[in-house]
Amino acid sequence: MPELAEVEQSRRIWNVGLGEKVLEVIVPRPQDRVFRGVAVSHLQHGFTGKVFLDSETRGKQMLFRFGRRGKVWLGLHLGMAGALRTEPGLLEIRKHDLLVLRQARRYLVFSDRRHLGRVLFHQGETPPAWWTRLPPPILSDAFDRDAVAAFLGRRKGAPLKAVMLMQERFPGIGNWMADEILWRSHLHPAIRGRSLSNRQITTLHRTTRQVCAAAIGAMNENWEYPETWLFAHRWEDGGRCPRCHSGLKRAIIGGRRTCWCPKCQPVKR
DNA sequence: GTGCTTGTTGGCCA
DNA sequence: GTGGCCAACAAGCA
Repeated sequence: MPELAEVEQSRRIWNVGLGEKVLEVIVPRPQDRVFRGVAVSHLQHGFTGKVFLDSETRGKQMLFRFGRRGKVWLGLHLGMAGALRTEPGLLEIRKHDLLVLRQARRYLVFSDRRHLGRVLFHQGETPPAWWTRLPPPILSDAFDRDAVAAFLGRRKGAPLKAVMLMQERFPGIGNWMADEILWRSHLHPAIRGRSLSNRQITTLHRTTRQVCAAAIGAMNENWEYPETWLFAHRWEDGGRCPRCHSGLKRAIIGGRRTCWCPKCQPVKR
């Protein structure tokens, strides 16, 4: 589930614990692959006794800052099925709970049903390199039309669907957002980057920003989107295009399940 | 049992 | 070296 908007929503779930100290770090499965490359003992020592200061997201990455003067950093990636939650009172550890920060009045829990997520840790005055080296966010000035055009030029042989999923240029875009953007841009997901006109590149750039900007506010409490979005119809059998009511098509494109409207997104335009 | 899955990575090949 | 493709990772679900 976690793409840009869901990651942002997830990050905020832990906000209830802001300004409060971590009393204990619980790692039920220290050998789990989400900790690959991280010494779990450092994690435990690092956060115990530190105050939860703030957090932010970039694309699908989350960064949480702890310590009086911001010295300890926790990075989380939700992978395919990661989730954050808080639990008041006594915590009953569930099967896929991987990292638990205990505070006086609640537990902050990271769980991951499929264990494809990632936990990162850093101690130091400044944010870690794995954070500062992330590509420029889609809603930043650095994500301009020229950057998109250059990237499409380089990835000229790959289907648009695959290009949209490349985090190095489209950080935060996942499977459903890629389909949503291509649908709104009237671009078939299997088109190769090389065959886009200048006007189509402009449209793709603009639409990418629009969908990212709208996604966070448009999501309801069940993590769903309005009926006018392709999102609301893409998984249902017999789903229809919310714009022209044609039957939607689904196939594997760029190695991923893809949904598009054959009428709004013809192969040739 | 089979065949999927909202993500990422590394190996293979052209 | 670069880019495209795909299996693997792990677990749940239909």
